[in-house]
Amino acid sequence: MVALSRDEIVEAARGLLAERGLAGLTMRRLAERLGVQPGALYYHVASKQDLLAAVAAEILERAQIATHDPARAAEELRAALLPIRDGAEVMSFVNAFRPDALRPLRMLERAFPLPAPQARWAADTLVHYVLGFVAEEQNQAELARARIRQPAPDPQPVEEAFRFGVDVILRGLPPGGSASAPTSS
Amino acid sequence: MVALSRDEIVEAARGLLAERGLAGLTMRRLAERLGVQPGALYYHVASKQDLLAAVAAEILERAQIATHDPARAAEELRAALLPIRDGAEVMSFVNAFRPDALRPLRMLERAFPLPAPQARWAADTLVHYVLGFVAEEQNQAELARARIRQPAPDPQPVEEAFRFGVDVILRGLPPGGSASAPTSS
DNA sequence: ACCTGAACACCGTTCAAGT
DNA sequence: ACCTGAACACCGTTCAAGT
Repeated sequence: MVALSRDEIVEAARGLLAERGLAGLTMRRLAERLGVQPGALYYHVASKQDLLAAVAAEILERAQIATHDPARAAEELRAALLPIRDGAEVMSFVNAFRPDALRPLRMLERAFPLPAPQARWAADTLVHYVLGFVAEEQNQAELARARIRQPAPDPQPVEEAFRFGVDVILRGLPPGGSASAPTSS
Repeated sequence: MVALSRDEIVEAARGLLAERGLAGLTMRRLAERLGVQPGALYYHVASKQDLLAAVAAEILERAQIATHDPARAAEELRAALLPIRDGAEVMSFVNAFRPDALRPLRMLERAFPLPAPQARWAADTLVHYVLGFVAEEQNQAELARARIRQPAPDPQPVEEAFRFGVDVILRGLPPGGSASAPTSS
């Protein structure tokens, strides 16, 4: 009967999010899973938003995202988000709500050899792209789960589409008349 | 005492969203504003998600987004979303949830002179970027409103940052050692 | 210091029943 | 056909009171 800790709450929240998604992560269910009353959580976290920021930070810390290679960083960020239901949506929210909680994402701007503001804009563009892409992927997965839409048939073009966007951001659009996309790494 | 119509509900919902944001747009408040009981709405719309899709579609229809010029389309999409609180978030959700409701967005792929799948990926990349960028802008505005953060001081760099990302997607990153970003239109 | 019990002020959605 | 009344099954958050 050891006391509840903030870390324990964040860890349980991450698990609940991974299993049941954002709609399934309620303070009441979380309390139930931890064997306490809902109100007890508020002794350790200020609010649900505060909790979500901590969960997002933990997901990123575990991901160990490359800081020197933007293309690799994009792949790693996507890979870290995919196994967490609604992971991209949570990350987007926290990225806007408390960007300093997401230091690994801010570090990405060092990967761009550009003068001060541009490096940041470039990093933001890449991050927006990855979060937007994965959010759409995961939303479609949620809809497939709810049987509103069929699951995407073939995972291979999804990977290709993702890399295409990353390449476009890092190297520009392929020339108009050309028949092939740029290939990555 | 004319009967309620679906269009009237969608219009009122758009107004409520613009004024009070996503958290302020509840079925109960919407019913109150229309002078009916909450249950009455469900005779005209299937669910809140269904309603949001209709609202997003209307926002896009009014926007009259250019289909031939991607850079202009990006500006117009942003301009259409900014006056609606949480507009980008709603659009993102609907874009994943019911993309066919957002035909003007799908049309954008015609603006890219690329072979079939690439044109679509390019359009998706641009749309993801715009929605991600504006979502962050609007989330920060929401936080400023709630006095959690100060409002962004200077709107001019925001415009510049937005165009920088659009240019990156349309023309590629500026060369590494260079001191200036590409300039648009 | 840490948690319970109980409440407050809400939600989206359904559905018999009325007109 | 269209809407009301009333309920169902939830939410996040607060806070006095207990230990």
